Amino acid sequence: MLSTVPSTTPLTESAVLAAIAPEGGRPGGGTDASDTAVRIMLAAADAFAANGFPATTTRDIASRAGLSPAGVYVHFASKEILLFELSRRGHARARDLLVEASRDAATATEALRAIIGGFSRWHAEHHQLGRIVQFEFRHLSEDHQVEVLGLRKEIDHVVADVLSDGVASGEFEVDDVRTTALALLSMAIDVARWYVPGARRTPEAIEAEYGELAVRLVRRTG
Amino acid sequence: MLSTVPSTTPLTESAVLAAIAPEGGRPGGGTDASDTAVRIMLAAADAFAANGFPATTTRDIASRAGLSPAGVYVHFASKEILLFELSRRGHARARDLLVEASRDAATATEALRAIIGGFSRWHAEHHQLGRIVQFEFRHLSEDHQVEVLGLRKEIDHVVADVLSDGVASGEFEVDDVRTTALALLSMAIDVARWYVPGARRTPEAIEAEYGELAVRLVRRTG
DNA sequence: GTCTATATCCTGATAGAC
DNA sequence: GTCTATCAGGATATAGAC
Repeated sequence: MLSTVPSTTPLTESAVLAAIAPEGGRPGGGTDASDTAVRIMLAAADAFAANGFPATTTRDIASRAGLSPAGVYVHFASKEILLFELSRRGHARARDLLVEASRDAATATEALRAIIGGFSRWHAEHHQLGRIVQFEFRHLSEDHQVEVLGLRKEIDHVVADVLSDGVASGEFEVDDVRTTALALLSMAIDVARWYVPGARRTPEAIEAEYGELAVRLVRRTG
Repeated sequence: MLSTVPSTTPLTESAVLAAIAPEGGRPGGGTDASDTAVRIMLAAADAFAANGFPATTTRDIASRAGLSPAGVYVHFASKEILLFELSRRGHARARDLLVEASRDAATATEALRAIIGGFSRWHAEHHQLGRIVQFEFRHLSEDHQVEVLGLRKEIDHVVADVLSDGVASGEFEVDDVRTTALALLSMAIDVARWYVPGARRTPEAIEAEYGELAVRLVRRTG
């Protein structure tokens, strides 16, 4: 809810793990990572989510990972690289979920419900990682911003394509596909800003409600 | 657009000034501020928007305001107080705009178009201040978070009341008023995250498009 | 590959002259 | 009310032993 203080509860490891874990050679996936590197990434995600990137110290990351400060630098050359790895993996994982959900749907209506509902749920379940990838973007280096932007554009296109399909099939009525896609993504992304675990809305309820709102927004006038 | 690098262009002073300037005794408004205090607030807004609160140094704020670091502390006891003043004034101003727009409308449909369009436009025109109030919230002290939350709740209520009015009058069809209000606010708030001045969408176009999307989301099925 | 120790620099905030 | 000078602590990252 807009009027809720974001939680600073530590991540359960599994919550972020599902979104950054080694990706097993999937196309477009990233490189593998050692157990210690993964542990450091989870610790960094925890710290970045709780305090934001600039306010997070390498000592904090190291101690959460059970290492000395110097131990982190064996696996990651800088704090910024850690942010980049989390951003890249998080974006790639979210994109993969959207692409799969869109491909599995029989109609544009079902596809839209699935991708917006799913994307909203992802930003609830992975709200810590969601905040990092959406709100710490500016702290990436220029090169890394460009790379992450490529992934964001892919996400934009999945949504825009579903809207175009629905317009073509006569299921949807949309004034401007790109503006509508942007607004739908905003709805889902903003979940990461206001979501608190254990509050009134569960991720499953958010998925159902936001999927339905998306369909309402584009349905034809009778 | 989701896929756009946020600008780091310095604020024109007037852009933020309209949203934080001394409020002339309006009910609910804040206390007055000296010229120098306003200049420091504008400098801080510029710096916070460009780099985020924790990454902004008091030296940066001071030099943007044409002062020595020590000169800032005559007017503000801490960096956090500066963030709070910007947050409080920004929230209060946005709330006032919503309340006025809602009061001036003849029907719930017109009210919804006006408040969501206006709120979206506000987050474009004042996107720097918008980013500060929406995304630096966690860096406020606990007491100050509580105070800002009060203003946020007022904003929530303006939207929820308009939706309830429209349901009562038969103009709207809404499954869950609070969820729909939240989603509409998310659409508008997220504008501050992706908006870049000079891009394809103007604040005026955003106002028209998002106002229309809001009405589409709640209109009755024929 | 992890540690202890540290280099080098920067931080928010304050003291006290004017 | 603004300045210069500075305190006391913390930042990222590295050097070198093991």
